[in-house]
Amino acid sequence: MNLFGRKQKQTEAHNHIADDLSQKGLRMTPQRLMIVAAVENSTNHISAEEIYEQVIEKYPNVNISTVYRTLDTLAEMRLVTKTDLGDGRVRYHPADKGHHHHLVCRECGAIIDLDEKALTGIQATLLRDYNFIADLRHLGISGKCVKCNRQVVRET
Amino acid sequence: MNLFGRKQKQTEAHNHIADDLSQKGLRMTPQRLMIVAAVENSTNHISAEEIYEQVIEKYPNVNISTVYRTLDTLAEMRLVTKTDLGDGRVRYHPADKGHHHHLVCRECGAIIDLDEKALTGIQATLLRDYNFIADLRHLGISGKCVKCNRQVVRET
DNA sequence: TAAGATGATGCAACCCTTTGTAGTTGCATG
DNA sequence: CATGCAACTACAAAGGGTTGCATCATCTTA
Ligand SMILES: [Zn+2]
Ligand SMILES: [Zn+2]
Ligand SMILES: [Zn+2]
Ligand SMILES: [Zn+2]
Repeated sequence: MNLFGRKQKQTEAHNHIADDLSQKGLRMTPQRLMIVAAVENSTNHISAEEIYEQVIEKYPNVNISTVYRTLDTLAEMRLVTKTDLGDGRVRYHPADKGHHHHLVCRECGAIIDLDEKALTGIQATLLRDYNFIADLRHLGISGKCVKCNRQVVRET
Repeated sequence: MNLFGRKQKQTEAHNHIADDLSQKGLRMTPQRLMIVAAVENSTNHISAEEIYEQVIEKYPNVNISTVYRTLDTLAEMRLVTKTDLGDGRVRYHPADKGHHHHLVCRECGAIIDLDEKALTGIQATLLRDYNFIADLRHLGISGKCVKCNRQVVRET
């Protein structure tokens, strides 16, 4: 699976994204091609800075604001998700790759993976009772793991 | 109800917070007194900048980094919550005042209030199945309201 | 192909928040 | 008191991200 959920080669993939962009009156530029590839090829949650590093290897004069703007565009098109995993920078992820969430311990930074099914109930409730289409595709839920919780109890 | 959930006058209230701080080896300074009062007296979700404005009216040389550090301290003590309501700055709120959440439309900025009960189920699930104490006290859940969703459909 | 319109980018400036640090304040102990 | 220690603060600098704007690239239409 790639960024838009069809099985195909990278180049074809990019053509399809180009189509998606074109349908909205947007354009597939070399910068966007590189940025899409960086998110697509990352094994997991990549940051804007990391994407930027990859891009400037080929196009050294690309600006990081272009990276941020492109990522926002991709997020609006629902091709990537933006997630706060508690390390002070936003992480990006292909929207259709490995549906899941994360439980982030504020104390020790531990990250526990959470199946997406855990939130489908609340999503339906919010739609039915509040007429709201909540975006719960890739969340970082912050709190405390039991290990850190026990430590506090022991200290007291 | 005030910042620590007991019915009492402001001055007493501050003494109690002072006690809470003291138990952790921390001190109640004039700066902290002002910051606590600002959060406590705000009718709702106040920003660091707004707190800062109030504080410097009495102590003009207080620095905004002190405001941020104090708010973090209060958040760690679970006396205030930090919430992202999608307007580019964090909002602070007394933790025991009006338990609720917010549904934030990314399109039009509309904010729908959500009863805290809507998330008690998932909180229990996360604790039981994942041994994780999720902090779901005052969330801003982002997504799209039906009005904005209909607009997109109409355009297409 | 020319002209106009719209989208995209680089750059600089800015916004919100965090962090390092040196100096101060307050508490405890002798 | 004097001394020592830990907490606290102001200040400055930096970090992550956004925005305004002039310029550049691409598309449309004639
Ligand atoms: Zn993930
Ligand atoms: Zn932990
Ligand atoms: Zn609220
Ligand atoms: Zn809306």
